[in-house]
Amino acid sequence: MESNLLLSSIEKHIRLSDDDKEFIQQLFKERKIRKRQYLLQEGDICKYTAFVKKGCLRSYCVDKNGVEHVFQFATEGWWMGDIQSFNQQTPGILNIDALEDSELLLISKSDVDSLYARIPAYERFSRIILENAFISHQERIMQSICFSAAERYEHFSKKYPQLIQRLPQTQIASYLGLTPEFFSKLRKQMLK
Amino acid sequence: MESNLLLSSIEKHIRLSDDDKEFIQQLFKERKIRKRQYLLQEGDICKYTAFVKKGCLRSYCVDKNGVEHVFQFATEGWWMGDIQSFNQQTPGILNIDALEDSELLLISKSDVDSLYARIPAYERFSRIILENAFISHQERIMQSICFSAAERYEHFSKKYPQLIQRLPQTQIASYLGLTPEFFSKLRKQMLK
DNA sequence: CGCGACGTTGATTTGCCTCAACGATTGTGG
DNA sequence: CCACAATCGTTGAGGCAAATCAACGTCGCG
Repeated sequence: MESNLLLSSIEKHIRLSDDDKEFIQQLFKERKIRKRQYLLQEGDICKYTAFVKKGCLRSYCVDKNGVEHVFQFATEGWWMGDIQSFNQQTPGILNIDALEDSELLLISKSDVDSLYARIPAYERFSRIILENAFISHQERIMQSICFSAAERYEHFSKKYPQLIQRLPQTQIASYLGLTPEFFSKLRKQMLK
Repeated sequence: MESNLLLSSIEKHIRLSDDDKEFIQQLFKERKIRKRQYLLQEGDICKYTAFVKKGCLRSYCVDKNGVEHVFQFATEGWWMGDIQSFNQQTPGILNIDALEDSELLLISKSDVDSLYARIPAYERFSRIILENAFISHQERIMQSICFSAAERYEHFSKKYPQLIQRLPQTQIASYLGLTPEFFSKLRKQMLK
């Protein structure tokens, strides 16, 4: 039997019967998307939450000068979506696109609701995932408030060494709230 | 019968039987704390999540130069805690103190767990509260990334007009990531 | 091959900070 | 109830981290 990233990552937190697994599998739709392809554009309603099976996504917003600012990355085993737009089913301000050719599993809001109805423990799973996401956002806010650019970069490299390898510098700079130029100078300086 | 802010704010999201209500009530402990008094200090384990019945709390962290940075405010009907420290029961880096004399309802982690066990819908309630908190953090991150100081201030005044009245400027400045001096100059400039 | 994305480097500018000084208000102990 | 300290907000001069603008080299890809 093939390993199943989605189910195993759910089963890290709650127990599933074979029926549950079947039910879950059938609600998620496979979707491949190419590098640079959009999954969601500003102004759209976020119809699906994505689970990344393979590849890498990013979400970002665009400021009034047209500059992109990365909000989040998602590689294998991570979730991606615009939770605000998804929950309220109203137009959002996030863009989501692929940094690599990717394979996703998509689920709609009504299907998430039927998960909650049929598998009550799925509420628990969502809560735990949210708690973790919340904690990492909390950390990010504290850093942008308390830390210098160099400190933020250092922390990022320690926490996500694979991403440092995998992503273009431009994207990391944007995530850290820096221009690519300054980020380049910063790296050079830190090598000493 | 007196109005009960805690129960009514839970019942906005899930249904409670009279038994449930009784059970909930008895798990939360009343606590009054004075202005400037700590509820939590850096390095402590966050033993309680607080629901604010009356008054106003703030959480903040202190950077390596000793400067305080406000992370969150909580007035009547809001929840406050260090979710990371609370969940993992490990020492945290947040401080929490009172900006006004306040009345709180405190609940411990084990009591939250017994809520989940006895009232499964409470998982749902937590999930929803977390989703909302997550969304507002998301918004805050986007702003610190995309917006100038003036724009952030403008947004804050629109979203929390009561807080503008209620809180000292120093605290608002800190929440917005500015020094009190610069914040003062900014306000003067924006009045034109 | 040629174009577009990516990374680097240097010169200049700017948004916000630091430091210092000074009124106004609040609160507190004598 | 006053006196004094502490907190809070304001203003100005000077400084620094990071942005902007511009130019150039490299690589991968259609």
